[in-house]
Amino acid sequence: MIGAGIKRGTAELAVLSLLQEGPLHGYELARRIERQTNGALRFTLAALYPMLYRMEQQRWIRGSWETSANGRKRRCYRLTPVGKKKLAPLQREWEELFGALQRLTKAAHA
Amino acid sequence: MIGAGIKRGTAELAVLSLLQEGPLHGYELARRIERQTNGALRFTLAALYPMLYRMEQQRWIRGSWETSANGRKRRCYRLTPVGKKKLAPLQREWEELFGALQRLTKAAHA
DNA sequence: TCTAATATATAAGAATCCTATATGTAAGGG
DNA sequence: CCCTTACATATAGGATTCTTATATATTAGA
Repeated sequence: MIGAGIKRGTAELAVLSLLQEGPLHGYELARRIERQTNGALRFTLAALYPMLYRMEQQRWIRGSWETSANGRKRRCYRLTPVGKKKLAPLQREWEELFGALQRLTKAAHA
Repeated sequence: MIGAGIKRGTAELAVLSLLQEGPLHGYELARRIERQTNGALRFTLAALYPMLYRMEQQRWIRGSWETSANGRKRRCYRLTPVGKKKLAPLQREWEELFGALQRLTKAAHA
């Protein structure tokens, strides 16, 4: 599993990316992150819930209480147009970070 | 410039990588990070100095006061064998993170 | 009935970055 | 000679985002 120190900020990218595919609730988001990364990236729900509130306040996502077929209440989140616009620059920023780190670590071999 | 939120933990990787090439002092480390990444990655010295102390306490690096040809005193850091051993797993962890994020963001297009 | 899985929520703490501030030397221009 | 810029280290206080621990409540299955 990837350590807490280096994965900061990845939860935001992960949530926005996953919500692009369709609406999801918090508990399911945590599972999808873990599964789609083969367990490499994992977040506790105590980290996800406060983040979902922040993102909702920023209007990147919109939450609504829904009742599933099982009768369970859960808060379902959808990506807003604002959130959609934030995703591309965020992805670019991460790619830029990867490139920067490669220039730093690969140069050491030369 | 890459935001503070997503670059957490990169300073450690950057310092270890740069010290692989040879001993450097704090001020110079900050400049090298900025130059080798074309300004994409940048750290204030207030972030670097406390980190250098931590890394020295962990015996990853070793600092010694030296006087340059100009007569300026500065603390010169060298990578220890312990630090050398830490670099490879750290690099692997970052590569794992990149892979995990790609699986998350690329899957959304499918 | 007990346990596991589902589902959300909050409090307290750790870690790493930031801005702002402080100190001091050396070099160069006016 | 003074002022500014570059060099060089140091610390205080604050922001953010992750952690563990705890709480609550429903549903399904043994």
